[in-house]
Amino acid sequence: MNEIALEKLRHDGQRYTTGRRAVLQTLAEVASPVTIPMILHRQPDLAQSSVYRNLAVLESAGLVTKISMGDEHAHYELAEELTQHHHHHLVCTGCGTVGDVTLSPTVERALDKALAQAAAASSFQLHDHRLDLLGLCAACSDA
Amino acid sequence: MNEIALEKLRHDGQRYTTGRRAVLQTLAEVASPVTIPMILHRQPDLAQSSVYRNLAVLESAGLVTKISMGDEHAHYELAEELTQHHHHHLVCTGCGTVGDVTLSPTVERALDKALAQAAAASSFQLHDHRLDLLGLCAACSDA
DNA sequence: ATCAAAGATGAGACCCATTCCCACTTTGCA
DNA sequence: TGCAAAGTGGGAATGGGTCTCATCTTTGAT
Repeated sequence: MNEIALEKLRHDGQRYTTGRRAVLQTLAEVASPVTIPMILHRQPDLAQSSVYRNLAVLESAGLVTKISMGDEHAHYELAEELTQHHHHHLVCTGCGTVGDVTLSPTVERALDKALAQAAAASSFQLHDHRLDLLGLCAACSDA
Repeated sequence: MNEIALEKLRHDGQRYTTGRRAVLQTLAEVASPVTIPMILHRQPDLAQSSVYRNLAVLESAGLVTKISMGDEHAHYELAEELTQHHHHHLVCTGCGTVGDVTLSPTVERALDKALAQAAAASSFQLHDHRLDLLGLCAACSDA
């Protein structure tokens, strides 16, 4: 992971500093999308402003993905290029937690193709897509 | 539209007031997702706080859908129940505008099925999904 | 139709996630 | 090792969105 991170940051003219390493490390450990308060909770020695700044840098270097859901805090996770694992999100409308899900490669391929066609039909230059499943997580639907 | 709106609001114990009617009217006229500043621009006699409040009411009555994209203003549009038109969103990362796209019914069905399975596998109670295409709109990709 | 209670409105104060500022520290190249 | 460029931290500032509260509307019972 560190090699890829170094390379991508370099490519963006950025350094791979201790703080950035710590943030990536935390995201790797937690392995599901987390908010900045959660990161700060796990790494109390990091400054809030630096975490915000570094997540923005890491995001624009393509190392981190930001998941913003309107209200409350945005969630962050390692970009797929680091995890090698294409997935989508389970967003619990009850407690706000975000989890990952995977669809079958067949469905993914069909979806990609359909999206490419739809974008072309609207003269839209497609870069990426976002698919979220909204509902209640196991804990919230029990309650 | 007004009959459905009245019914849904009643069902929620809410009234169908002039302000709420004006907001729905604007959303119907514009026909693509708009921000609150845009609504206020078109209807300068509405109070900002009332528009925010009423959009929240209309959303929880299932008449309006909120599209939040992290930064900047959230976008709002008529819910699919009013438009009878299932669709997804083209989000321009350049200028922030949001448009609608439709996928073929075949793809939609396959997707629904796949999502239902994936949710079940995670013990997630699926209520809805959100599919956004990210990229550049025609205007931004020319520039 | 009338009135009182419940609900809606509007203007501005307020909140809070995120960004900005800037003095200070760290890094990387010569 | 030295210095310019980049990063850091803490707190102030920003700004979308929410809350408050006094005032207006609507509703339903008489």
